[in-house]
Amino acid sequence: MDTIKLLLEIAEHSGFYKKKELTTIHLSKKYQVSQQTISNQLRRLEKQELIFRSPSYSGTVVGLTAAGRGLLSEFKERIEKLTERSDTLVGKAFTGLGEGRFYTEKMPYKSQFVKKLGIKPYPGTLNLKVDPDEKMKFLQDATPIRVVGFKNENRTYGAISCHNIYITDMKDITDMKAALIIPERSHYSDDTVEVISAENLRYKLNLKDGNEVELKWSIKQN
Amino acid sequence: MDTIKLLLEIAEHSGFYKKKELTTIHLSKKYQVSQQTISNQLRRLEKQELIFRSPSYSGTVVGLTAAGRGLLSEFKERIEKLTERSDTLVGKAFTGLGEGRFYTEKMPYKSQFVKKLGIKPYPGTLNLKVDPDEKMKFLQDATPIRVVGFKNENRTYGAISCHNIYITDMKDITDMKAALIIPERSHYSDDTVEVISAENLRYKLNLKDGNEVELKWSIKQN
DNA sequence: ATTACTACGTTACGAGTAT
DNA sequence: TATACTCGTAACGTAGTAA
Repeated sequence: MDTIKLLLEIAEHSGFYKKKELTTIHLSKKYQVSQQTISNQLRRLEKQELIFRSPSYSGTVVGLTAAGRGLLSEFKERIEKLTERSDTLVGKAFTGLGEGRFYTEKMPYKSQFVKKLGIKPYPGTLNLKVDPDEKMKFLQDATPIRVVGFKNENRTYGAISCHNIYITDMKDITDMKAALIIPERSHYSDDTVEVISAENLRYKLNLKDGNEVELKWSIKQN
Repeated sequence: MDTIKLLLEIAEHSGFYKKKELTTIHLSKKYQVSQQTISNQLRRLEKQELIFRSPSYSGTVVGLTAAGRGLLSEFKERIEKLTERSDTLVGKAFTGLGEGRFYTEKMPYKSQFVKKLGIKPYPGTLNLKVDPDEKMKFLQDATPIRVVGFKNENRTYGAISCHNIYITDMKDITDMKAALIIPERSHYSDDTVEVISAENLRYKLNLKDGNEVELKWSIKQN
């Protein structure tokens, strides 16, 4: 049986710092195992000094020990480290295949960029290589601004998820309003993002292929 | 085998959002189990759709699924809820046995209160009943300012753990600098705290027994 | 090198039941 | 009521070894 899961169950019942009476039957129902299993497991956890137990007239009083609290805290911290949201994302400029111009010039897209993002896009997108893990952390919980697709006589054009951001050179000298654009049916992989802005980012930030830039949610956010 | 623990191990190896090659032998050594066990467990986790696997030329590429990430996140949040630190603590005034005057009047204590806490204590302490769990959350990670004990011809006087705080009535009108004092060999239980201040708190906050007050770390902290 | 099969020993589980 | 025995069965872990 899963030590952490059971320990957490007990902590939620008894409180992290408190002790409280419980019955093996009650816990067994919540856990979908037999009463005997809970009884055995409680004694196992006690032996491991993760909890303390003492019999009471109608059950057992149970609470976490410092070691038990420590184990839960350790897990929390390890998971936190994995999932923490980043406020910045570093990307390395590279030259794409030129489809960027496509998004920024097609009228139905362009007008939505203006209306929804407040950006009248300079033709073309800035392509950035990023760490996929960092990209996920950066975008975690962010709600995209959705630019809807359309079709003309020849083909259909997919929707685009967008995010208002700021982009800076690594020296933090120039701070420019921009937007992350993520075509929902992307031709790029997880290690790539595209950025649009009202101005020529390559020129304004003085970028050559391989130079790094930093994306931020705002100049001072959260 | 502990599902959460193994899943976390994999997440730390592969990254929360990434996939990465691993060998069952490598993980078995880290985990102190046999290679076969890891092999079986990986297949179990795959069956439960917590991870995905695909064979590679020198091992297996493994990553978490959305469900796997969700399970870890769920645990993190449940533990967070249990352990989150409180910035405020509500207490209910009650009349103690008068030993408070003892701490605030004994010269060796008094002089340390002035020097270490910046408080020339008004005689007596304000006794507050608090939720033991909330008390723990409030004091969690706080570093006490230690007022050392002493002895005279008759007896020894124990050390006191102190914390600089602010105390307010619940209407948040009056905000007063104060200190929590926790005798290290306390005669009070976990559901009690004592507060000292330069002024008469009962008078300044207009307190009668049973009235509630709020303790805070500072007027605007953390 | 790997992963994963079989075989076997050990541990964990649950029903019945003693306390 | 409760916890915790016994004991039959199921699941798990490991060594050897195949693929």
